Amino acid sequence: MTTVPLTQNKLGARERLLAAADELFYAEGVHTVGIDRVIERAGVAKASLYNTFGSKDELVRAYLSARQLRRQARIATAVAQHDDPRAAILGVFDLLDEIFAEPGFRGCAFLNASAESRPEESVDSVCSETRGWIRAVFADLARTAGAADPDELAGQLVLLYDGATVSAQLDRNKAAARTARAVAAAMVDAATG
Amino acid sequence: MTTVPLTQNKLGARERLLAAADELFYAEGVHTVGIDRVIERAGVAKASLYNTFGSKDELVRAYLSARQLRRQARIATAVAQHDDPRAAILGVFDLLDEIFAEPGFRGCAFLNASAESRPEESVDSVCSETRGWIRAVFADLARTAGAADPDELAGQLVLLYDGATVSAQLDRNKAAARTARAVAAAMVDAATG
DNA sequence: TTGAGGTTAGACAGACCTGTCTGGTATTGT
DNA sequence: ACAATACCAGACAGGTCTGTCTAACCTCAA
Repeated sequence: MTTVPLTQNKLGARERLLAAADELFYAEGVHTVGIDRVIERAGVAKASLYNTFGSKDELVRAYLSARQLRRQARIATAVAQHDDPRAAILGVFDLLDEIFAEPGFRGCAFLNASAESRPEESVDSVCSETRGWIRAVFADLARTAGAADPDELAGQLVLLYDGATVSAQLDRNKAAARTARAVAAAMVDAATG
Repeated sequence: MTTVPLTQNKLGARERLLAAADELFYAEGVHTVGIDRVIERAGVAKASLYNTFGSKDELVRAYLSARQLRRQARIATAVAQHDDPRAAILGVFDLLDEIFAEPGFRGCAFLNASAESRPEESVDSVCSETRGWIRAVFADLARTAGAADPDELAGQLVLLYDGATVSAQLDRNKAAARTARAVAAAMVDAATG
C-alpha cells in the first residue's frame, strides 16, 4: 500500500511549490512568472509540479485558495477580538492598515489575479468566493449591530474595503485604511442610529 | 516636402489601430491580445503598426492615454453641469452609474492594465496621472464646497470611486455607483456641515 | 511616364511558455 | 540485499509572442 513517508515527501514538495508560487505570483503577477521560475525557487523538478497539480492553472488556483484561507483566518481573528459588532467592523479596517504596511504589499491578490486572468481560467471562482465571504461577514456584523438594512451597510463596507486596497496599492496611500475606517464608522453610526 | 495625403493616410492607420486596440485590449486584457489580433482588426499591416508606434508597449500607452482623455472629458462635462459643488460631486457618481450600465463594461481600464503590467512597462505612469487628476477634481470641488479638510474629503471620494468600480466589475453589482453616491453625499454633508 | 514614399501580406528570427518524456538517483519497506 | 517508488535534472516538442525584413503594390507629384 502507500507508505507514509511518500505522502510526507509529496506534501513537502507540494508545500514548497505553494510557498514559491505565493512569493512569485503575488510579487510579479501570475502570467509574468513562468513554471521554470517557480520550480527553481521551490527546488523541485518540473515533473513533480505536474504530478502534484496537473497544470499551471491548478497551481494558480491552489495559490489563491491558500491566500484565501489565510486572509479569512486573519479577518476572523480580528473580528473575534471584539464583542461589540461596531468595533469588530472597524477592526477589519485596522487589520487592513496592518496589511498595507507589511513589506511586499502589492495589492489584493484576488483583484490582481482576476485582472490578469482569462475567462476560461479558474481564477474567478476563487475570487468571487472570497468576495462573497467578506460581504457575508460584514452583513452578519451589520445585522448584529442592528442596522436598518444590513445588506446595504455591508455593500458600503465592501466598497470601502476595496477602495482602500486599490488606493493603498496604486497611490501608495498609507492612510487609505484609516480613511476607510473613518467613513465606515460614520456609516455604521448612521445605519444603527 | 511632405504631402498632405500621406499624413492623412498615416492618421487614418493610427486611428484605426487605436480603435482596434481600444476594443480588444479593454475587452480581453493587454497581455492576452497579441499584435496579430490588433492589426487584423484594424485592417493594417504589421509594419504600419511598428512604423507608427514603434512597439506594443507604446501602443498600449497610446490606448490608455486615449481612454484617459475620454474619461476626463466625460467627468469634466458631468461636473460642469452643476453650479453647486455638492451636486457636481454626486454627478460624478451618477456618471459612474451610467458607465457601469454600458454594454461591454469590464472595469477600469487603468486598474486592469496596471494589474497586468510589469514595472518596466509604461502603464503605471498613465495610470497614476489619471488617478491624480481625478483626485484633484474632487479636491477642488471639496474646497469650493467649503470642506474643512478638502484633501481628506477627496481621499474619501476616491475610495468610493474605486470601490464602486471594483464591485461593479467583480460582483456585477449594478447598484455599486448608487451605494457609493449615498455614502459620498453623507461624507460631503459631514465635511461641510 | 517615372520615381519616391507609404502601404500591404506574409515569411522569418529569436525568445518564451506550457507540458511531456527519459534516464539517473535517493529513500523506503521487505 | 533488493525491488518499488517518488524524486531530480534536463532535453524536447509544439505553440505563441514581439519585432524585423522582403517584395509587390498603390498613390501621388513632377
